[in-house]
Amino acid sequence: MNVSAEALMDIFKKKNIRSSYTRVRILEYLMANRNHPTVDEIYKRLVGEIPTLSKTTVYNSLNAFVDAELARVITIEDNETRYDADISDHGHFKCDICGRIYDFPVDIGGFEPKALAKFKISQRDVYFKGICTSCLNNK
Amino acid sequence: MNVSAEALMDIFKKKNIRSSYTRVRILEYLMANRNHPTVDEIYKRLVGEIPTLSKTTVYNSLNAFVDAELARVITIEDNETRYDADISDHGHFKCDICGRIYDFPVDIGGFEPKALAKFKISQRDVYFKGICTSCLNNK
DNA sequence: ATATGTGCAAACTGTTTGCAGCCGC
DNA sequence: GCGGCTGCAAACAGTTTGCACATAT
Repeated sequence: MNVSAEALMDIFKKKNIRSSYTRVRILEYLMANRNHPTVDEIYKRLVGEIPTLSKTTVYNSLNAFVDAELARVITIEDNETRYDADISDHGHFKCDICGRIYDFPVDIGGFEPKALAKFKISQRDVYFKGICTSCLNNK
Repeated sequence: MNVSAEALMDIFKKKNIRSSYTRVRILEYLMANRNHPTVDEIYKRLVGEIPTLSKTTVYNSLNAFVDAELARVITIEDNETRYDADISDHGHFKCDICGRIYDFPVDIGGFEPKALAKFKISQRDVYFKGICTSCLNNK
């Protein structure tokens, strides 16, 4: 997926968050790389093109994106926070061997348990772990 | 739920992990308090009765329990790891207001997506967030 | 007797905060 | 011009590591 800088600036305007060169680049990266990167991965990758970039800014920007619902946080691993520009309902599978995270469709609305009938649910996450096909075949 | 120290030592033997007074007390606490405590909560609570207790030991013990499948890690929040002595399949709901974590039954096996048909799935977590009934009524 | 748990201090990692300067509107 | 973003350094929190000693089998 490729989105122009203008389109991204439009998105920012629509979500009422201020635009900037850095934010455009970070959101662009997040939308182009659907591999659920960590802050560190985003930083390391972009600092080559934006030498003055700081990790603080990456944190700030991502938090702004999450607040504006342009991205969501993935806490499938307890020691690293990952980000996903796809905010539609879907599950995440992490392979214990290669570490890759796969998206998978899941009918999350379908299994609303009776126990939560009177709860206000605002976020639903489904995390699976195990070994992916590619790693299963490569041994 | 109340489990005797002897029963806990039996559990350790069965799982091939060494028993000790500290471990018995930690697992006992985890089984009696199904509120998914953090390491800090366990430590603060037990150090009163076991003055020499260190956080390192709480970490060590919990990791041993997780390896032995006596407990599972809950990563519903990105900044704190919680532990649950109930390793059967069930979902977790965290209230954004009171912070409480509720268990709820969910037929996790029931929504195995085709996309993961050839994956080896070893762990399934379902995390919901929102506002619980009690907080909805108290405003 | 030997392997393993315990607990102290220090190191480490990911994240947040305070603040001066710059940039977008 | 003003509010908000940027980025440096420092602070911070949760967790891990190294090691000497104690304890379980």
